[in-house]
Amino acid sequence: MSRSKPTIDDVARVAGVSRATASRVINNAPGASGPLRVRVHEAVARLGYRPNEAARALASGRPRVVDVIAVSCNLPGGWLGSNPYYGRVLAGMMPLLEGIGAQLRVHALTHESAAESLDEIAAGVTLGAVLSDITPALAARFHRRCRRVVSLVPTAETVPAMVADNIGGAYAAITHLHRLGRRRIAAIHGPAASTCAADRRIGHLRALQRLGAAEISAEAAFTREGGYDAAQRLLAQHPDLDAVFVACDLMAAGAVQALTAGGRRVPEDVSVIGFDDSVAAICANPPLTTVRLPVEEMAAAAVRLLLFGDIAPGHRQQFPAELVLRQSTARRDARGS
Amino acid sequence: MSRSKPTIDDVARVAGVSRATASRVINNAPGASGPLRVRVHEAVARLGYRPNEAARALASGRPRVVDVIAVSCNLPGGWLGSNPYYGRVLAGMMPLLEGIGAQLRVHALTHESAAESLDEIAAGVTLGAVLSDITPALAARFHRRCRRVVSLVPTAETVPAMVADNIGGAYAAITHLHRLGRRRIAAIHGPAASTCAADRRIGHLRALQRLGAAEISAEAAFTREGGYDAAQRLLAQHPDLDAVFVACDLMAAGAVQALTAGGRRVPEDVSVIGFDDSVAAICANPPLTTVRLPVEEMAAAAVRLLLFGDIAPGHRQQFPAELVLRQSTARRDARGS
DNA sequence: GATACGGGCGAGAGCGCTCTCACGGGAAGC
DNA sequence: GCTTCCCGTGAGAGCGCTCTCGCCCGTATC
Repeated sequence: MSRSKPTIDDVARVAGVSRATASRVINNAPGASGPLRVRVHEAVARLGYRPNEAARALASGRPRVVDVIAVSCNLPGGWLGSNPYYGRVLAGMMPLLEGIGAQLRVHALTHESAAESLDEIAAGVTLGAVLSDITPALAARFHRRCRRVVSLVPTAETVPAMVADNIGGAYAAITHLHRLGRRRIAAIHGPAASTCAADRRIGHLRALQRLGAAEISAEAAFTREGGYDAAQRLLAQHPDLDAVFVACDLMAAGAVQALTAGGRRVPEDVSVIGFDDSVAAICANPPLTTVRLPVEEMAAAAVRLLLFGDIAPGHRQQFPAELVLRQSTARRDARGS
Repeated sequence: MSRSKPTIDDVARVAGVSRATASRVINNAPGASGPLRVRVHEAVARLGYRPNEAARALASGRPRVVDVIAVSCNLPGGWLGSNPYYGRVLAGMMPLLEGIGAQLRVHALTHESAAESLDEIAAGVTLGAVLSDITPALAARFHRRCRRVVSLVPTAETVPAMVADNIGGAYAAITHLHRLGRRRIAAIHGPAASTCAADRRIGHLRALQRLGAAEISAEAAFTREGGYDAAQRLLAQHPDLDAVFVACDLMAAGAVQALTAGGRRVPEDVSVIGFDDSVAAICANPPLTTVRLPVEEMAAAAVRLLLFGDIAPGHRQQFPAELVLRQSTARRDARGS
């Protein structure tokens, strides 16, 4: 009647088998069978035994932890608190991990400490890491030290990645605005250092080229304030703009506020399309039409690859972007009064 | 020139000391001194040695992981992805943990699996757990199995907690609306099962009583849709309402949309105050006046208690709520046009 | 009936680290 | 000069688990 937690030896003793057999049963490994399995399971239940993860990790060399790493590109204030995108990443991974009893470790790094912390994580025991917002150089460095890694953003070529079709999403957004009859389409892009932002810009430019339209754009940080200020600037320079494509919902929400403050009605006077389909999109008023990336699925796919897959350098899997229509691009004739 | 990771034995050999001394130096423990410290540090640097966390945890029985647990009360879709509040919790904890090399494990549980998963976590090795959205019964159960736990919501009395002044915050919000001249103040509350929601309602009722005003309120889930629908209902029943206090920004954003759709101008016709000061508050249009809880500080305090403190059952620390003024309650006379 | 084979099971050796304890030598006390 | 003490150091015993290896016994093969 010891007070301390039962160990596998206790289980083995109670079940009347060897520790090895107990281990086999507990891990569902072959080589133990029939009545013994039952006895071990009974003992586990009776003692309330729970395997010690640290011991498992140490003995097997195979940990059950997945790391999620984000290096704030332009949000020194800490990305987690300010961008709802990351919540979707975690939410997407959770069910899979829960399912196999693996755990999720979160790392939010700033640029200053990133390199060192990344080395630390790479050197540690991990099932693998999912990189979220990170520069190609850092991603490549991490990949060199730890092969079990998947990026959720387009990054250095060698690093395996689940990439969303940012280019196609932006292209579809611009095309949609054009189809609505908009001819003075402005864009607010994210910081050029972000690979996502860069891809969204490419899609934007391609669409413009195809449509034979001129570029009107501004660059801003991925924050509401960034979007607000950029929209104000655009409005000052191009008072006749009738649509804004914004590379992130958070910025788009700010842009809508700036447009409203500038006396424009959304969507009657100006159509707005955001990007990400985050909580910011549904909280904006009016709710934002946005480009939805299957973030949860991408995160889940990353975990699946990490856990069960064969991670080849340069592995890439693309996910489609989808335009989610909400009021910020509602047709003028579809609005009452 | 082994290919595998250096161990502490390698460090000891290179430094010409015993493993024990190497361990002492690496852990900054007393009992090793002078030149030996230098030699060990040199060896560590030369080999690129990183301690194996699993082995450390096993040998010392003292893990370096803090668990964050949230049980979605009314958001079966997974809270993480949909409520920006949690991002702030994680962001608040991160710097402290990074500082001492501890890690953050995230658990998002659903009600069905909560009990079992909680037992699992309680039985595992952890520096302690921070409970976020959880019912008192589950919190108490967890606390019984694992003393190192701090809740971020008011919960069972025995469970140590960092609690925000939800009552005072709601009271201040209602009082502020009244001071603005609003006399038909409605409220949208969260689900009664949530202790936070309950406290906010208490503050609301207290203020009403003090002001001699009648209660107009509705209950909804902590989602945008919940807020939207509740606002619509309130508007139908009380077309003359001139203010709405909403127990969560996400709901408040929905409420603003419903008010706008119902032909009301915010803040000219109806003042709106949200709760939490989350990203939803700044993304709403107009941006929401809201009750800010020092979530980051609370989370940090919880971690500090877990790491360094003396956790007595029933320990409680209260944090003030602060009204953040934004446009959704701007004075009518302060608006142009 | 003797030999070969195979699958179930147990013994035991680590995984990399922490921590206790015993030892040795130098400083302090008489 | 001897004892006492203490501090710095090293040896070694685990922490709880996984996994390899070899034993044993039951079945198949001739």
